[in-house]
Parts: sequence; structure tokens; C-alpha cells
Amino acid sequence: MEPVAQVRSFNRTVTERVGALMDSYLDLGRPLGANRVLWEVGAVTDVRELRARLDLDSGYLSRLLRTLEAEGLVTVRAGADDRRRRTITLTAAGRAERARLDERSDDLARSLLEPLNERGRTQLVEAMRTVERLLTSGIVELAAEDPAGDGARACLQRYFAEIDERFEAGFSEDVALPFDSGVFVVARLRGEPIGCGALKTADPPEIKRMWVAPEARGLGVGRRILAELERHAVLEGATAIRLETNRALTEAQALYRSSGYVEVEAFNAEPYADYWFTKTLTPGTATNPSLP
Amino acid sequence: MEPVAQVRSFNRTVTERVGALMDSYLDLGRPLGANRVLWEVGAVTDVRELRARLDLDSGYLSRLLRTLEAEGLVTVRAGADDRRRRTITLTAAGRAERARLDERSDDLARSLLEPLNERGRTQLVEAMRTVERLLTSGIVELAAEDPAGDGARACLQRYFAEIDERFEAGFSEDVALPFDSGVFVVARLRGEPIGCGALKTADPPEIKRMWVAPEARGLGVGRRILAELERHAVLEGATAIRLETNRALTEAQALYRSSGYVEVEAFNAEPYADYWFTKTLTPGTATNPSLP
DNA sequence: CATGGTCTCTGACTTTAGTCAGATATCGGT
DNA sequence: ACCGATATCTGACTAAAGTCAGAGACCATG
Repeated sequence: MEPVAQVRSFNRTVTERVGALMDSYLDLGRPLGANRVLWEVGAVTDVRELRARLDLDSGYLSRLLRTLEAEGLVTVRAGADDRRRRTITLTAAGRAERARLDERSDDLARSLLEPLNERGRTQLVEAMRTVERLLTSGIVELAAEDPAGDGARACLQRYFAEIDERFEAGFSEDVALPFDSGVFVVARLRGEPIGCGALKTADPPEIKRMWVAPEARGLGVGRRILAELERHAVLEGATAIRLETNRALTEAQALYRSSGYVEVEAFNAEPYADYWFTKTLTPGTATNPSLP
Repeated sequence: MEPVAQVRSFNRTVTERVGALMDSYLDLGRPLGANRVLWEVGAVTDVRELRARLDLDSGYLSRLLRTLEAEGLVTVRAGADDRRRRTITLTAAGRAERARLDERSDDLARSLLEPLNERGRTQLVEAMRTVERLLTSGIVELAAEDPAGDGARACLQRYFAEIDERFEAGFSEDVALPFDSGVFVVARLRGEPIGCGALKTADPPEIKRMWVAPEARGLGVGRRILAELERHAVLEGATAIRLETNRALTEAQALYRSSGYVEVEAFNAEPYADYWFTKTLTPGTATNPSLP
């Protein structure tokens, strides 16, 4: 079957099959909107955040909360520090209801696996993983952002925390060579920053601060960030690009090697570096940084 | 990730991602119900059938049709032979609107493929095919039915037509050895018969009339029918099972060989047979006939 | 040609989902 | 204490989706 036709057929089959089951399993005599709210409460406790997450009208959400409150599933109180913001908590009954929802969701999943034999199940789960990964990676957006902005700061904080954990000797920003000026790229998934990378202005320019959030690994985000930074380097007229990395970051090394980087002698005194890489850039190759 | 959790995650991601896109792409200022009807009209022209297919209340569907009629997209007339049943036909404007819907559906599919590179696209389409196949095969239902019933007759008619086409010498039911008594299994997908197989009472019992509709091939239906017939044979106390097949049916031969059948000398005078197979049944192996 | 059953339609209704315009309470800063 | 901004709520509204009970036309059959 031709690709577009296959995708259409998939959309149709899956939304019908899964959609119909969702309706039957997740119907607990409550409107769907209320279920969605019940679902998110617990992870989110703030009305404002909930509204943003579910993209609901404030009046509508307010009414849904009133319904849940009337059923004794949640309590809504004014927030501790800002009394305009309201905090939602699940009551015991609410937690029980959420557990029921959870159970039904598991039942739904099992009902899809149940008619298959072992081999079919493995195949299905594997294929679902692939579809999910590729559909998700399709909505990751890269953009050059202010290195001091919210997105960049959020990424760097998590990045430094992670390498402090993973490097044998820990990590301190004060000791490392800085990223002072250049391009800072942030990858976002549904608005949330989930990865970053920097191109430090130098001759040749250097890749720095490459990081992808653990929950977003395997989506090809790292490769896209790298390609995007290389694209910037080419646009700036660079003919080569360099980077250094720590021995603990094996997955990063694999990425660099498979992206055409070759190991060279140390070209700087970065105390946290164990390996140094370089890659020759060909001016024509400022390609569209799309994924696998 | 654990299988059930992976399936849940898939359900969530896909219904959100595809569902949201469907809403935005397929919104042509018409309620969704009307779109669904517009979509099916063409394939189905009968109000009654449409109602069954979309599972709608007759009053509700009637009103939807009135809306589409008012927009000049369809005309509803009394049926030719039974004037209670009404026939729907698309007007020129209706066909144009359907084409637009079709175009949007293609756009949606393309928007999923577009952010990916060649390798990602191939992977996604392949994984979608697998998911679709396995989800669909999960709802194929096998049941022993009356060999003279609707389902059996529908299958046999298509089966005989197909082999008449494929056999070098054509096929005539009068010439072939009959299936006179035994078990007749029909496979159905959403109620539609899509395959069959028979276990002819004999010593040892014989497999006959194995067929899967072209549109349902690749779902493992043939293998399930075969397993189901073997299960019946074992239940009846048989220790072996036999079958014959024509040289034109290469996919059937592959199925039999991979299911443990071995070729033997001709054991009957079936004029359409080129190969004869047998399989030894072990009494304990009346297994659950689940898939890949 | 009467009769029971089938098919579609209409009218009256409900629930769900959502929008929009204020009203009200609270915050941070001056 | 006052001002503008922010967060939530209430009331009034609309559209979509769906349900249910007949009404009316039509069919097959005795």
C-alpha cells in the first residue's frame, strides 16, 4: 500500500478500534470532560495549570470542577501563597475513582493484547512503540532561543544536575569551559523544553551543552539538534566543527561517531573532557534537519 | 516499558495526536456526524445499511440526511424494489465535497509523514501496517456455522469464483469431491464473513474449503481457521488429519507446510488436487487458536 | 383486502460541550 | 489605600449529539 494510503487506513482503523473501546471502557456514567479532569488531577493540582494542559475554557473547567466537587471526588481550596489560584485535591473517593479509571485503562490495553498469541503481542507492542516514537518526534520543535531564557535555563539546570550525577568527579559549572556566545538551540515537546545544544562562536565553532531529557530519549532529538547546530555553523561559513565529551556519556559518543565525527587529540583544556572530536563541514550540506 | 503500559501510552498518544488532527483537518463547518455520513455515502447507498454501519439512531440519521439534502450534497429517494428503504445518491456538489474531505484526509496523513526523513517514514508506515494488522486480526471471530447458512454461502461463492479464476482448468463444484458433512467454520470481521474452512467427517478427517477473502489476507486468519479445525478433529478423537490442494494455491501450501503438514501420495481422486498432505495430531494439543 | 411487520420520518426532549461577558476576589507595586 | 493585572466563578447562551415515542407509508402474506 502506498504510504499516504497506509497512514490514512491506520488513522481510520486505530481511531475507530481504540476510540470505540475508550468510550466503552472509560464511561463511568460521567461526562468525558470530567473524566479527563479527574485523570489529570493528582499530577496537576493547580486549576490554572489544568486549564492550560487540557486547553479548556475557564468557565467550563470551573463548572466541571463543581460537578466533581458535588460528587465528593475533589476539593478545591484557595492556594497557600496566592489565594487567587485554587488548588485541587482528590478526596479518598476521588482516589478510588481514579484507580477505577486506571484499572479500566489497563483492561482496555489488555483487551487489545488478549486475542493475540505471544508472538503477536511482542510484535504489536514493538510496533506501537515505534509508531508512538515517530509520531511524537514529529512534533518536537527546535528553535534558537535566548541562552538566558526560560527554556534554556530549564534545560541547563537539568543537564548540569545529570552530569554532576554521572561524571566520576561530579560537575561544577565554574570549573568547566563556558559557553559564552553563539547559538543556543532548545527542543520543545508540546511547549515543554526537552533538550538543548549550543554552538559556541570560535574558529572552528564548537558544539556545547548537548542534552536531551531522559523522557524524550530515543526520539532522534539529539541528532536533530546536532544537525541544526551544524546547519548554523555552515551558514556562518565554518568548514569544520569541534566538540569534546566525557567518557561517561557513551550515548553521546555513539551519536557523534555515527554523525561523522572523528576522534582527535585534545584541542582545549576542558577539565571534564575525555574525548575530542571534529567533523569537516561541506558548505552545500546545510540540509533540512529532519529525523529518523 | 511493560506491555500493558506501552499499549496504554500508545492509546493515549495516538488518540490525542491523530484525534486532534482529525478534528482540525476534517472540520469543514459541518458537524462531524454529517461528515461521517458523507464519507460512507458512495460505498453505501442504503439508509438502513448506513445506520447499521455508523450505529446511529434512525431519527438522528434522518435529520443528518435532511441537513445534507438541504445543502444540496445528497438526494434521498425511495428504493427501486422496496419503496420503504431509501437510497442515497451524492449530487455533483456532494461528490466535490467528498473529494475535499478525501483531500483533507490525505493532508492529515502527509502532515504525519512530513516532519520525518525517508528512513523514519518507511519505519512509521511499516509499524503502522503492523499495528493495524494486529489490531484488526484481534477482532476476527471464528465460529462453527451452518454450512448452508448465509456466512458459509457467501464465503463458498467467493471461494469457488476465485479458484475458477485461478485453477488452470477452472473449477466446477459438480466435478470436485464434496464437503457433505462435518464442521464448517466461518471467520467474520465486524460481522462480515471473510474466510472459511471445513472439516469433512472421514477417517481420518479432511480439511476442505479453506479460503480467506483477499481483503483480509495477512491477518493470520487462515492459520487460525486451520488451528480451529484441527482442534475439532482432536476433540473428535482423530489422530491424523488430511487435505489436498491445487498447485495454483501456493500461499495455502506454504501455510500447510509451516503448520506441520507433510506431503504424501494421493489418497483420493480429487480431480483438482495436485498435492496431498497429512499431519499427525497429538491428543494433548487442542490449543487455543490465537494468532499472530 | 386486512394485518402484522418493516422502514423512515417528525416532534419533543436531554445531555454534553463549549463560548462569552461580566462579577468578584486577590495580588504586586506605588 | 489605590490601581491595574490576574484567577476564578456565575449566568446566559449556542451547537452538536443523541434518545424516544409515535405517525405514516409500504411490504409480504394469508
